[in-house]
Amino acid sequence: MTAERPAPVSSETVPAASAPARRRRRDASQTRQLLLDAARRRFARDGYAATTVRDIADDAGVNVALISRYFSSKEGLFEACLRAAGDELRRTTGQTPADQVPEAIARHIAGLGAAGLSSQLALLLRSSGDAAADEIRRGVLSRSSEQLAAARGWRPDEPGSEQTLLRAQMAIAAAIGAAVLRSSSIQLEPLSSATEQDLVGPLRDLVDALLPPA
Amino acid sequence: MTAERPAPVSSETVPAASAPARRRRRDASQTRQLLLDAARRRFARDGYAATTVRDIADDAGVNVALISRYFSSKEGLFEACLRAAGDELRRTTGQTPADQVPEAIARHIAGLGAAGLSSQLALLLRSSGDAAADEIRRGVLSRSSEQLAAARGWRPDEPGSEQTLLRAQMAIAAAIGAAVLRSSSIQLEPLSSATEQDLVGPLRDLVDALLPPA
DNA sequence: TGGGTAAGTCAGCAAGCGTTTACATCTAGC
DNA sequence: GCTAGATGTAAACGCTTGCTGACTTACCCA
Repeated sequence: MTAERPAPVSSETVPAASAPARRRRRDASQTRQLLLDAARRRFARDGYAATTVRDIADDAGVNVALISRYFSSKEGLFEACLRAAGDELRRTTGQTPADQVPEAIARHIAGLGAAGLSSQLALLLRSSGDAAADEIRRGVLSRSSEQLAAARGWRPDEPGSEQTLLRAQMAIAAAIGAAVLRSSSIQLEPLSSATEQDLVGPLRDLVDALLPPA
Repeated sequence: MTAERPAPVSSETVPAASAPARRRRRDASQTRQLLLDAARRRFARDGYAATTVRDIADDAGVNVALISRYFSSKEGLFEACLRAAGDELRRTTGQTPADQVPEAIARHIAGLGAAGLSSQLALLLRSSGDAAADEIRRGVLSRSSEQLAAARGWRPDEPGSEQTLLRAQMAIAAAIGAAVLRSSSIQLEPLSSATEQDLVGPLRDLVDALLPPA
């Protein structure tokens, strides 16, 4: 094996949003991000147990041992993915006006390409069997459902608050279920190839029925 | 060691791991059924890859090698589980009157105990990565959504048939998503501990909104 | 311009996986 | 009661897994 010296610049994907300028050939934070992106896609699509660390490392174009270095373990990488998905979810859905909730959900389900948002949703149904990861996911789901309910006028101390929260969680369940049914391993038609525009109508009816606008 | 004579009861229900059922000491069809039941629970709860054949065999109280004998492989056992779930699903939802669809879904999600129906639903989101299994599941899901749509007046050749089917699949997605969010690895509250009665109201609103009754 | 260290590489281990093989034991039919 | 085949058992096999430790390479700064 001759150690070639051609610029291993490879595909140079993920210009990201932060440092689009020249990329250092050795950049820990970028490597971390490459691993996170690859892992999120794999975990969301294939589940935790079916994904191997070698798969992830190959997708990221990075050595396997770096997963242990940066995330301690496969579990640690999974937890980092959950945290990242939670952050991003909270950021993108945080200030959704009450009347645009169905559109926001439709956008999430339809995703923005293969690397898109829908893999965040699918990730939330994947379990690693680890208690710490389960706790993170439960937190993300709880906050999301509370956020959705709040966007439709819910307040924690109102009477019947529990029922409203239950209804919000049914809506979340629908969104996540749809994301998984659309995913590559199932691809249920016509749901799988439905566009954002196709989804927004049914979703508006669904959300309005579960959480009537004020 | 009991010296009881094995009564010729071939269609004996599964002894719940403790019931001293009167069974033949060696009964292939019963062993098959024990494996199927144990496998369905494991696959539904933990997913395909996270479930080991030794887990299943231990749950069933049966030797590991018998999985290969009766189902060829772990894949074969998984496919048999999917087929069984599909059959049972079609049988129990086949003659649901149009106006009792939400109740039927609520009953499925709430399940009948831990070994209940909801594990069938959760199973439908689990993938083995095998193409044959994916095809079976896609068939079950397609038939289920068509059955649901048909119960609400859908006909395949009508105009707008595709949109109605999409809406039925959104309802299926909600049901399956809720079943998984309730499952032991996630247990999202208050959804997780909601009873059949708690679920039927939201589900009626959801189904009526997606598939308006005629 | 060197040297210290961060970043990345490589080969391999121990454990667990699905599966198979060779064998033991039970059951049914004569 | 005997025997052939059905049923169940035990012990591996070959392979993949997550992870590690010793190593090399690139980068930054004095």
